[in-house]
Amino acid sequence: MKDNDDMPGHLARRFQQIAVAVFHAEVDQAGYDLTPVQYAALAAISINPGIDQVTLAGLIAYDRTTITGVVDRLVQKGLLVRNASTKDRRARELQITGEGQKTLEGIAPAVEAAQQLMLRGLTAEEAEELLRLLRKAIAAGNELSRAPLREVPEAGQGRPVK
Amino acid sequence: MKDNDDMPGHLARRFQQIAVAVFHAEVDQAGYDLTPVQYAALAAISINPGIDQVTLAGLIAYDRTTITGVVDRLVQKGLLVRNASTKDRRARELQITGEGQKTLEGIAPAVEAAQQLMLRGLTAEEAEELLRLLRKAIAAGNELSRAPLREVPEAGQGRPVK
DNA sequence: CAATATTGATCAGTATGCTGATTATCAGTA
DNA sequence: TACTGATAATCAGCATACTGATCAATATTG
Repeated sequence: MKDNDDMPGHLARRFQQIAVAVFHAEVDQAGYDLTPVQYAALAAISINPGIDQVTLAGLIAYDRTTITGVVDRLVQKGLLVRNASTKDRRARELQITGEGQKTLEGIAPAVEAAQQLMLRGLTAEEAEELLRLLRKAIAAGNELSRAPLREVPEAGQGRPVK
Repeated sequence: MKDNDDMPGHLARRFQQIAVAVFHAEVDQAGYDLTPVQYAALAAISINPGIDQVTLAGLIAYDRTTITGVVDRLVQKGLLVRNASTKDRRARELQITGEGQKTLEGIAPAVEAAQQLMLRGLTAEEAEELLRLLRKAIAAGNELSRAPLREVPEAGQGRPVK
């Protein structure tokens, strides 16, 4: 009977569990009320203003149905606006608000601290290696989940390599 | 502005996402209907018959409130029985059924295949190193989540090392 | 152009995972 | 023994995540 500690799936769940807990602890303490997922969405929209929800989902590897609720809550909090697109009436264009931008900036130190804290058991070299191995494993498994990472389809570019 | 690929929290979420997808794919294909969490609970109960829910939670690092629903569903499927303890009327003793044991054995190859598959982008050495680093990071962060790993408090033993 | 296929968003339903509260029971102590 | 604190389980409520379906709008093709 295999030990849980030899099961990558089990270790993945636990590491993520700790990562989320650390994120919440740091962010709450800094006086903000944002989840890791909400933060990632907000940051992505800030960098890609006017993005639609499907593209946003691909950019941060969310399921498309999860996005609806996440965006709902960010709009509710006044950090985003969601407007129907003029080019494609099916799509909604997402824009960050001033409040959203201010939140994103104010929360940055807490987010940074959380990223450090979840690696606190590792040396700098080990942390670097862990990230490298995670990136490599994720790249190989990207297409296996319903929410793979996708490039932003820039209008003025050729198709993405993959 | 930091890239998502440099954020351990983001990588943790994606790796876990892929791990769960791979688990479901393999298990479904083998003709079973068990989630990763249900599998872990079932396996832990098989090894520790008569365990109560709090101890089970500590053993596999679940939140205690999550256990209730997970056990509910396993009982519903006929893989577990949950009886009031005679020694402590607050506690419920969990036992695996014959059906549960059969499921656990039948599902083993699929679970094994899933664990391999989620590491398919890595060499054997890299996979080993990834697991080592995850274990180390998790050990350091164990107490930071609401659902830390706990030793089984064996009646006839001294206190666990940690 | 009309029929077909695809796509963006949403919804219903299920299963984690958490916070915080409640209830029943147990353990220790004044 | 009565009181106090701790503990096992559950519940309500919220936020991911996913499956599969639906609806409106766009794209493709015969």
